[in-house]
Amino acid sequence: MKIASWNVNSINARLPRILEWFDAATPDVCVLQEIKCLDEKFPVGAFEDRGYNCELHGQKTYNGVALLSKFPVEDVIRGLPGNDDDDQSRYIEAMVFPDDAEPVRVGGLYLPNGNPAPGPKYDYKLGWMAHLKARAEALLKTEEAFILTGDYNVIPQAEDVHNPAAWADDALFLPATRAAFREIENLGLTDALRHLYPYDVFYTFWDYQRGAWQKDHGIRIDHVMLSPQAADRLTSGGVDRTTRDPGFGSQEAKPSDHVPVWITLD
DNA sequence: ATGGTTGCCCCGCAA
Repeated sequence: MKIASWNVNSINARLPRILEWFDAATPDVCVLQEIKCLDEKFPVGAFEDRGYNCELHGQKTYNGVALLSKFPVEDVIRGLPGNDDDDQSRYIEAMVFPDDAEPVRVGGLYLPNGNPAPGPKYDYKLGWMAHLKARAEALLKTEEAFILTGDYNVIPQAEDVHNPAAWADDALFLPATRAAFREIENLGLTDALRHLYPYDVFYTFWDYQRGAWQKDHGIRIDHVMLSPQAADRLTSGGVDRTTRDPGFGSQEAKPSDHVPVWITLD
């Protein structure tokens, strides 16, 4: 089964391009971030036509996440457990039941950006990461296969950014941010794409400004984190960077600043 | 050192 994540930066502004990618990549499960709309404004029909069950946790203007699955889903959770006073829609989770494999729990997340740091936005980011860590700890105790994937807004290492010095004071790359990410990883989760490509340089986001895409000045911030039981089943993965190219797919819409990441499990 | 882009939606904010 194929599981993907994509920060689309507005589902409605980019729908033609997004659908072309779904038709080409045919993920069984895909979590989306920054849909930037309320649930009732999400183009559910376009995805139901393609066989997806749509679970939404939308928000007007900002944030908003979705979990789309060709397989039945149960036990849908909207919002990070234990973070009940969070008014930003950044987390959705469900148990997925493939017809040809064991169930897997999928959490889709849009971790706060945190800039400017220091400040209240950065405090919110670190607090959110603490809640994510607690969720990972709780799920690990089940000893079940799960994945936590999405836009982490964390550059794990210097290898994951074209110019580390330029990002030294950014909330995505500060030592405290990377330490909080390591705390989660070191619970026993596998960074699937870094695991598959230990020595490669590859990015998932390029700023719209300063010709970042043309110069490949990117950062790796979209991650697929696997529980041990999910890591046992990992068979492949990748980054679909072609979707960032202006020449990809429909010219009716501009590309997102992020590209999809995906893995397959047996 | 500055400025450069995009989406939402009403104009500045978030990224």
